Amino acid sequence: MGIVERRERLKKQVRSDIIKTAREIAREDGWQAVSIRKIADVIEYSPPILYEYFESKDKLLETIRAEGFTFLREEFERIKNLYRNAEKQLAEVAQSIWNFAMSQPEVFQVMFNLEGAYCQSKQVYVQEMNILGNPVWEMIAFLRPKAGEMVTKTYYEWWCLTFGFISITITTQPHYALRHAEPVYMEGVRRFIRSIK
Amino acid sequence: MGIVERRERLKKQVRSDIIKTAREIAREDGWQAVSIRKIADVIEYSPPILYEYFESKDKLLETIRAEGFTFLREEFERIKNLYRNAEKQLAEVAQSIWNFAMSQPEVFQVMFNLEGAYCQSKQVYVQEMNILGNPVWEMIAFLRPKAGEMVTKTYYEWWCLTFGFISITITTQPHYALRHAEPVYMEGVRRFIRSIK
DNA sequence: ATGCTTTCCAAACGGTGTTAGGTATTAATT
DNA sequence: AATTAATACCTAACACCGTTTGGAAAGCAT
Repeated sequence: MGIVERRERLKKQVRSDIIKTAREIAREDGWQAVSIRKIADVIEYSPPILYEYFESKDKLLETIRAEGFTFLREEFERIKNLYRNAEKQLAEVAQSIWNFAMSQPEVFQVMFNLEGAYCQSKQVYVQEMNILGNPVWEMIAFLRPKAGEMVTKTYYEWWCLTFGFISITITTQPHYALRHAEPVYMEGVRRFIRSIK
Repeated sequence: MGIVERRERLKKQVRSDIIKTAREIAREDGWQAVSIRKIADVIEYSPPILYEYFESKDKLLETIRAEGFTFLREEFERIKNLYRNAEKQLAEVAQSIWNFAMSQPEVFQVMFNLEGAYCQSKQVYVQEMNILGNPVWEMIAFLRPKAGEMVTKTYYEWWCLTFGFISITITTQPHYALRHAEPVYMEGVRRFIRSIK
């Protein structure tokens, strides 16, 4: 039955088109400008069709948010396998978060509800704070072999330092100041790594 | 002419009622739930009246944001005059930011465009990054008497660390975890202070 | 009493997320 | 081949949103 498969493929295509279009509009004009009708216009369907792919606008944003965290998680795994030194690993992780936030700011915004992006579901955070099989948690544990609870605390500090620094930078700094902020960010991260070693 | 004065007073009263109502709704149901019509309902005026007090919804949020920064600035000045030790001063500043964010979360949200709050104007940030007569900048300069540019860099790190940590905490952590996060925040701040001393 | 200013609001414009209901088109069954 | 079932899709509507227009009352000065 090639017909059913073709339809499956088309469904997947439309779904990813919706996500792509939402991100494009957000990137261009901010998340405030993203509306179901505008997305529908671009993908050349009527607005109700979108609800066959996403239960609500909130669920669409949740999907984009989850994709962002998945992308980062894969980056962290890659880095963990690439370097032996935990200090080097963490510095690379910090750098990869920065690069991600600068190259896909609209995703970073929806990941942390910044700049008008708003997704209610906090489920992804719980998942991401989980320490089981968490590459960054393991890097910190390796760097400073202490009690697990201590590591978890340091991991939370790391989480807030990296994502927080970038969040505030994106929100408060003008576009041209961003490249200026990068070395300050990396320096702060390195100081943090040294101070917990 | 007491009539004119009375009218002035009434104007001021209505204006502050608008702000108060906006904050109440935001506190109760989030900034997404704040609408001109709802505010108008509460203050018992029609929606267009609001535009005699604020040019737009954005300007209303800008006012609330500015009030938040002003409140904090005054706290910082108070602390600067209260303690001699720069390290102690900074710890107190960090604590006062935390207390502020927890007691007036809706203001903190609009200050950094968190959780659906959205105010376009970034003017307040420029003003707040200005180092002239900036109490926190001076504390850092006193703690580590280096070149001014170095201090400014450290000040920016401080800015991102404190506000960033709290932003991410507010956004990602459930309500009950907040008091758990406070000591982690304060510890991180103290570590930062030690590491730059 | 007249004109002028201030105060205020109903109604509308073009947008939003979302849903109900219905129409074609396609597929399956008799 | 005709009929039924299912799928695909859209128009229109609902209840909101920020904002503007135009005009009606009310208070004041002449």
